[in-house]
Amino acid sequence: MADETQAHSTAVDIAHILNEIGDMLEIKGESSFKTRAYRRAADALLNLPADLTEVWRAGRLKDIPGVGDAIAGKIDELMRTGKLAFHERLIAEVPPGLIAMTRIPEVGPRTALTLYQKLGVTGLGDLEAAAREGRVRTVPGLGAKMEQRIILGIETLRRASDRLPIGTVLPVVRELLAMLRATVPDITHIEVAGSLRRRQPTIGDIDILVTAAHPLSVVQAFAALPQAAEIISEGDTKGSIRLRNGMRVDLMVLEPTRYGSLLQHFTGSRQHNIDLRNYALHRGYMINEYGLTPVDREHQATGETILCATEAEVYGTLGLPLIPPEIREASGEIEAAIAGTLPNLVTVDDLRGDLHLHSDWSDGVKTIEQMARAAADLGYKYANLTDHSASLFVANGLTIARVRQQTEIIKQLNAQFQAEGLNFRLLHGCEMEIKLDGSLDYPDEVLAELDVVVASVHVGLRQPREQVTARMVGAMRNPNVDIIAHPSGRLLGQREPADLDFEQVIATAAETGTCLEINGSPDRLDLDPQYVRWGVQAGVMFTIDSDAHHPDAYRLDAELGVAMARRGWAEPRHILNTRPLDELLAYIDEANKRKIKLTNRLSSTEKRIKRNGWRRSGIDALQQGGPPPAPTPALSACDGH
DNA sequence: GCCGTTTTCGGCCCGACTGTTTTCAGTCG
Repeated sequence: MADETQAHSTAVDIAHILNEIGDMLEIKGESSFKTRAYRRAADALLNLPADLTEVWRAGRLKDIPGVGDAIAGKIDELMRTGKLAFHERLIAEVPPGLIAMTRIPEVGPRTALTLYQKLGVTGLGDLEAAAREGRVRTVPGLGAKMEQRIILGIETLRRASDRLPIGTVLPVVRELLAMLRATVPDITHIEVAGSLRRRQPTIGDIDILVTAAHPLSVVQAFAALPQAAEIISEGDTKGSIRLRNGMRVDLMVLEPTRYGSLLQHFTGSRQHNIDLRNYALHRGYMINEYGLTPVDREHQATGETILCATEAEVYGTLGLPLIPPEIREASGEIEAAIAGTLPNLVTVDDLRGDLHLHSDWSDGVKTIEQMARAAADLGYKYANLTDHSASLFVANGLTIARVRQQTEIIKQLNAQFQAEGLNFRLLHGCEMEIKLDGSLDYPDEVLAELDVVVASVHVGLRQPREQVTARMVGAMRNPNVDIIAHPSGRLLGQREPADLDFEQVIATAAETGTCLEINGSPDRLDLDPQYVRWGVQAGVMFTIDSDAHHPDAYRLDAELGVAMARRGWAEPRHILNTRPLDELLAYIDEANKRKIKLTNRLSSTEKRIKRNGWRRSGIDALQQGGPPPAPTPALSACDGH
């Protein structure tokens, strides 16, 4: 008999299905409001600031904005059975290849349906053949030009890389901005907008906004950039190019007096803008990219358009504080702005140190001293050396003897720093491998000698959910483990995250005080912001670390790590390494004591089980030895919000 | 399909661009 509370789908799976339903209904010609409702619900699931399984179990699906009776019923069916009859019926009606066809630029749902009905094409391959044979132009409403665009579009689709990690895109864009600024002296503002400004982990295309006295010269300089592999369009105030890596860059040049409205408009997200405009209408304003216009109930203009030179003026005119770009995802930020409860998001300047970095003792490329001095040069007050542990042979993991050698070197270095009057301390930690069976590389007495122990999983990432989760939770309960590094193990665009039960990981972090790392390494960005937000609400303490293997990585990694934390609504109080060193060490000490207490409680439960002749393995006993404790606020720092 | 400081029914964000047209539907951001 199946457990009725067992979830058979994740929020991501369900969002995908709801989006597909939206696509298929649109192709079928359903009302755009209905299709939008499905997509809106999908967005809401992806940005849900809580665990969907918990919301579902609590019977509160309809509390999710955009989820009403019908969609709640469908989510419930997916959670219970992993399938949805409505979805399967739609697939039978609308060939899935039609959805792929709508990915071609200029081909939307209506065109896809027309092509299916008139030519019988059911996918990209069919369509390309039809276009090359000149059959597309025979369809009423489509012409030779459209036929050509379809051929080009399919070619582009094949060539274009998928979304790229933000860490790859950001340096490229900064170079573009610098070149434009250098080439066109009269540029007054230049900034990226879109998903890049919101700091999404991966980026699809790039929007650049410029104000300048002579827009044409900016567009011309833009089209002439050496990075442009193709010029898509070039107008008086707008231009689009494609870079060699396939990425599209759109440029818009505007008057300085309207800069705030344009920046707001092109930063999005789409759903945030929709919600903001809705709110604006209730306040008697119509918003577009040019400004705010007072309107009556029928949306007829009743006054002059208000020009906004800054985004703060856009939000301010509506009586709202400025909402930081990173949280403009239609996940409660407008409500929080209205209520005056927007978070005071963490910034790069709040970081006082870095708790995860490598030297040439394992797989880094610089000496311990070089890594330490570079951290001090950035203004950090402390850094934690975390070379890999013994079992990670590929990274030249340290034997216990080498760990002890490091201890001596670090002692000498700190003495030297003190003698120089440098206000900086190098901590001695390690990146402890959580092995396949959940055990750790070094015995407890060695771990106890280290200042801050970071534990992580590099092997067995493909283990079944229960197994990989149990390894991680087991490590978190070890009093000597202080931080779980890059928890999911994902590599953006290269490796899928481990199938962790984050509900359990986050609850354990909140219960034990073990920190979860927000790893700013560009190919990781792990923890993903959605889990940061859950953690923030559950009272988890986080760290933001670089995982630097070279001093050059510190700055960008810290920036990206902070960006992910901000997307997760994290404030300085949620981030351990915003604290002075003595407070940081005190927190770790307190968490360790708490874990010893917890362990004692659990082992007494285990004894009771033994007494009753009912034996279980260690990890099982930890997980099942008693009712799961309610998540408690993590120590002194997290008062919840 | 969702939702309520305008509503339990009748609304639902806004504008630019473009190709194929004689006034606009479809697509995109």
